[in-house]
This record gives sequence, C-alpha cells and structure tokens, in this order.
Amino acid sequence: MLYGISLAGLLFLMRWLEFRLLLIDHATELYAGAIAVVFTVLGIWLARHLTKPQTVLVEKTVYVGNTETFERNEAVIEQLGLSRRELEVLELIARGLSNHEMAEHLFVSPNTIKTHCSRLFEKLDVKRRTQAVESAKRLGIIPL
Amino acid sequence: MLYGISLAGLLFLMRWLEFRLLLIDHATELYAGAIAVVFTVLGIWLARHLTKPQTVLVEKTVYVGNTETFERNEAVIEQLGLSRRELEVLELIARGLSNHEMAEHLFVSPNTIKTHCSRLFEKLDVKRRTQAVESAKRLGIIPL
DNA sequence: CGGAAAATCACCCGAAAGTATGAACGGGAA
DNA sequence: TTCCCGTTCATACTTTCGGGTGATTTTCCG
Repeated sequence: MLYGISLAGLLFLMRWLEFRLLLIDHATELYAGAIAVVFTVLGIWLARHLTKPQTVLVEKTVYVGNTETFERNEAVIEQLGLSRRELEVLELIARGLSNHEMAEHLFVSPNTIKTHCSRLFEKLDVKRRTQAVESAKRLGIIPL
Repeated sequence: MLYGISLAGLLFLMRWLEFRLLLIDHATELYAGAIAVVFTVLGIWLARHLTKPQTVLVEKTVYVGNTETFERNEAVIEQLGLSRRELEVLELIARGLSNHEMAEHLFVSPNTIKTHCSRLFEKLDVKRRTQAVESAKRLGIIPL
C-alpha cells in the first residue's frame, strides 16, 4: 500500500510540475532522475526493513558430559531475538502444557499465549510446537 | 558507475520511446512507473549486495554423551504394550512431524496415523503429543 | 485352520492449535 | 516528545489434533 501510494503521489507531482515548469529544459530528465533516486532509496529501505537478517550458521560442536551441566545459550537467544515472555512460553510448551494451561499458569489470556507461540514459531522458523521444542533443545535454549 | 550508466541508459531509452510511442496516452506515467520499478529493484539489489553480511550466528550444537549410550528400555515398552508401528509413530512425533507428514513418511493414510496416536496416548496415559514426547523420553523409550 | 493381535482405513465431531490482523498500553531510547 | 518494542488482548478464520466408533485386512501363533 505504502508503495502504491508513494508511486501515485509522485506521478501526481509530476503531472503538476508538467504544467507549472514546462519552461524548464530537460524537465523530464529531472523528473526521471528524481524518481530514480527516490525509488532507489525506497528499494534500499525495503530490502533493509522487510527482509530478515540473513544469518550465517557456524556449527560448533561441543560435547557435554551430562544433562546436569546445562546452561542456557544466551547468544542464540539474543540472536533470535527471543523475549523473556516468549522464553517462558517455550519452556511451558516443552513441558507439554496446552495453550489454556499456559494461560492459567501465567495469568494471561489464551489469545496472548497464541500470539507468543506464533512469534516463537516465526523466530525459531518452525511450524508446530513439537518442532519448536525439538529445535530449542538442539539450540541449547532449553535443557534436553 | 553502474548506477550512473543505468540511469543514463534509462533516460536514453525514455527519449527514444518518446519519439517512437508518442501516440500512447499516459506514456509519461508508464515511463515513471517503469523507472520506479527498475530503481526499486536496483535499490533492493544494492542493499542486498553492497552491505556487509548482517550478523553471524554461532550455533552451539550440544551433543550429550548418552546419545551413544542410549539403549531403548525394552522392559517399559513391553510393559506398556507398545507395538512396532506405534513406536515408529512415537519417534516421528518426537521429531515434530504432523499427522499428514507421518502418513506420507510411512506410506499410510492419515487416519491410520491418528489411530496409532490415539493408542499411543492411551498407553502412555497422556493427552497430547507434546506430553507423549516428554513422557517417552523420561521413560527411556526414545533418546533424550 | 481358527482366533487373537496388529495394522489398516473411514467417518463424524468437537477441541486445540495456528494464522492474520488490528489495537491498546507502558517503558525506554533517540 | 516521538518512535520502537514488548506485552497484552480480541476477533475471525483455517488447519490440525484427538476421541469415538466401526470395519476390513494382515500377521502370527497354537
């Protein structure tokens, strides 16, 4: 929508200028240049804001003796941009709670839980809660 | 340079079209639109190729020692009366597959998968697949 | 061979989960 | 102060899950 509106606005502006500044030579070139600059900037903006930061995965294999020595991988959490609340929900999901149970446990609406879940799945790049648990354990976000 | 050349090229193209297709109504708008699209794409391309790769995620894959040491607790399985097929389904559930995906993976109908799931939940005395996974791992039926 | 258990599939229905969208609010940061 | 982010909640809709029931076919064992 924003894109369409800005395009329409520019065309309108162009038409208007066409009648006002017809005396100026190379007006068309100026218009074209202006449009080019504006939309180049728009393109850059689009690319920077509407795409996820592409991440380079570097796998570092670490062997850990037992389950007791679990410590949360804060780096991954921050990198994925998981909030505190989302982390809480993730842990409850891993414990097998339903949305309704989580809602009661955290004293919020089930709708809120669903919102957190959606964000969580998006950030973890998964489709279902079971996958989220699997992924989170592999990433060291929650204990195995 | 590339930027300048493409801009010049487009202006040239515009001029050329101006003499060729003057009969077309709203030609100016078409030019503007074309320029907008082209330079938006250019902007996106610029942003994607001329910026440093965003962030580098270091994933720490934690392998627990008992991945090797894991041996299925056959006693529990027999005690619960789990069949081979049910065990297969259980493992696929733990891997986060949906019923539909499991059906394709095992070359059976989704309805069959649902039947297996139901039996599984009944035998494991759980209500949901997430709980089933949790319970199965605790019981040593599937690796942690 | 006969029967039990397992595996397969179907249908219906309600519950749970997930998607999309929008909105309100407070707390920091620019 | 304005803007962004996290949290909260809602509504509407689609998909997936799970329960219940029943049926047919395979497999396996005595």
